Amino acid sequence: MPADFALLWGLRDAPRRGRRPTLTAADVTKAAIAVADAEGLGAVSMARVAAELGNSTMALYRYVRSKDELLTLMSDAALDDPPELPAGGDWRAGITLLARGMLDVWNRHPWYVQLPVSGPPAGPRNLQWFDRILSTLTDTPLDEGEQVGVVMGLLTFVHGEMRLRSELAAGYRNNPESFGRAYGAALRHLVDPREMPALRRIVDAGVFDYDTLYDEPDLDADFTKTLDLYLDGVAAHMARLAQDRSQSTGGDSRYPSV
Amino acid sequence: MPADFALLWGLRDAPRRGRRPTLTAADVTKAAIAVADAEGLGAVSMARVAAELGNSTMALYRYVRSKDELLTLMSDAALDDPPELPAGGDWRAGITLLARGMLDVWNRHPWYVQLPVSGPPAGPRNLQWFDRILSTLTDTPLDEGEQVGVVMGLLTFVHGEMRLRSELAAGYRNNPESFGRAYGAALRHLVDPREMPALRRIVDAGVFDYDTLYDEPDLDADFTKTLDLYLDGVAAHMARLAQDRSQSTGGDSRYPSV
DNA sequence: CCCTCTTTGCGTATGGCCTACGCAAATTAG
DNA sequence: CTAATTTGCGTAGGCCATACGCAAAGAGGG
Repeated sequence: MPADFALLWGLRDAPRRGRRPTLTAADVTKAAIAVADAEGLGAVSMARVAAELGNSTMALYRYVRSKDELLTLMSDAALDDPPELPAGGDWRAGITLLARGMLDVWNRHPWYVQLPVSGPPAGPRNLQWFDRILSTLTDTPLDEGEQVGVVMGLLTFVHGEMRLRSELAAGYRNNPESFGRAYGAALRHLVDPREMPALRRIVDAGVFDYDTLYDEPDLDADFTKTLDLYLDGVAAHMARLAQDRSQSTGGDSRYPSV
Repeated sequence: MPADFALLWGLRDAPRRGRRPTLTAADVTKAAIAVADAEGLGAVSMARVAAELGNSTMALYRYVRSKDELLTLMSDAALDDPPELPAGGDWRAGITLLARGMLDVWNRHPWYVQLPVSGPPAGPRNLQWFDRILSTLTDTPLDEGEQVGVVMGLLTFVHGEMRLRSELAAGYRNNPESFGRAYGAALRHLVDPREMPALRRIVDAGVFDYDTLYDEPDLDADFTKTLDLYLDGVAAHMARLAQDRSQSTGGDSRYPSV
């Protein structure tokens, strides 16, 4: 049993003798999440969390072996239950719903995606999400390995999107001008049409001429579009598989290999 | 002109009087990159970089206003020229080539994707890559805004993939057992078929029964597959646009809105 | 040649961070 | 009541970024 599982499933044996603990690992985790929600992951230090709990810094190390372990606990405790899938919905509606659910998690805990991913999912909440997403693909032509592949691709994309947004939001907060009209103006100055003709064409078409390039609704719309492109690809792949099977010319996928 | 541009394009005015500088911002950046390549981004401290250059820590602050600024400089200096596109190739081959080129950058500088993205691309190298990727889409039915959207989607995905891999590699280094057979075994113990049936089915199908789940060639293959799914989606979108245009029933895209 | 002004090099110091260690206080088993 | 065990936590060490101030080095004007 890998260490992560024991930690995240609370399988560490409780002591029977000695002074009673005044806290639990869950208390520490909850306090750390409260700090992260209020002031960002950067504000989560052992000292800050201890102050939140009215304890001394070093007391926390009785419940958590290291700060890394605390972060691991946060990565499971911050998740809510995944949304329920309506009965009879198709796979695509289900995945879209779950992807939006991940965005909701991010909205509540923007620091979530700054946590390093140290391995395959191990905590109960993470596995529950994993299961829920996989369940949308059960009745599709994808085999088990492909289902995992599609889910991993989805997670990579959504994760990447949320991280990018977190970082852009931070960049916007401490330097809004680099998202404003000055951006397009600078490009017009610096981009030589001979060296970067494609970019120059984009600039001249006015794609960057907005008061701000950091606009939440726009980002949401872009997210939906990109997700749809990916899901279109998945749908096309399923269609190929179904066709192969009905023609039954024998086994091999026609999935393009490169 | 936003501050980032002045910094990254070397547009700060050189002093005419006074003691001669013994270094340049480029020297500092290069040394920092050498440290990051050899020992990871975590080893890049002002003191460590200064030692690399045979200078004192505080001397660096004459060339770089803060560590953040140094990281920004690194984010442009670490890039090579993007690969040349063969003449006459189609958009898809071009994008695939460039995506692999990004993976090559990551192989040389795995820390690259740990740098925070503080805003839209500003440095000359970053803009050159941006231009090169955009150039693959010039002769497609996508309008300028859509071209940028597709490129951003691609960058998000590739970035997300590389980050995930960096973190998994780190996790693998300091805890390989959580990627081994113990993982599947733990899931068999902990995953209740009633609560997580889809995941249980995957586990029972043996999807996790390998000596290690962290396998570089496998990850490469998965990357290619997921990229292809996304590009399939883009191709389908282009096909819809082309059809709309040839039928000329008037303007509006049939791109599904949710 | 010298004086002044500018710029660099860098020692010192402050305030953060994680955490190893050791001891006192609390609690339980026998 | 005693011994064993476990918690609470003070102290301290070793990292980190960086503000500040002063000495050294070089350039321009006289």
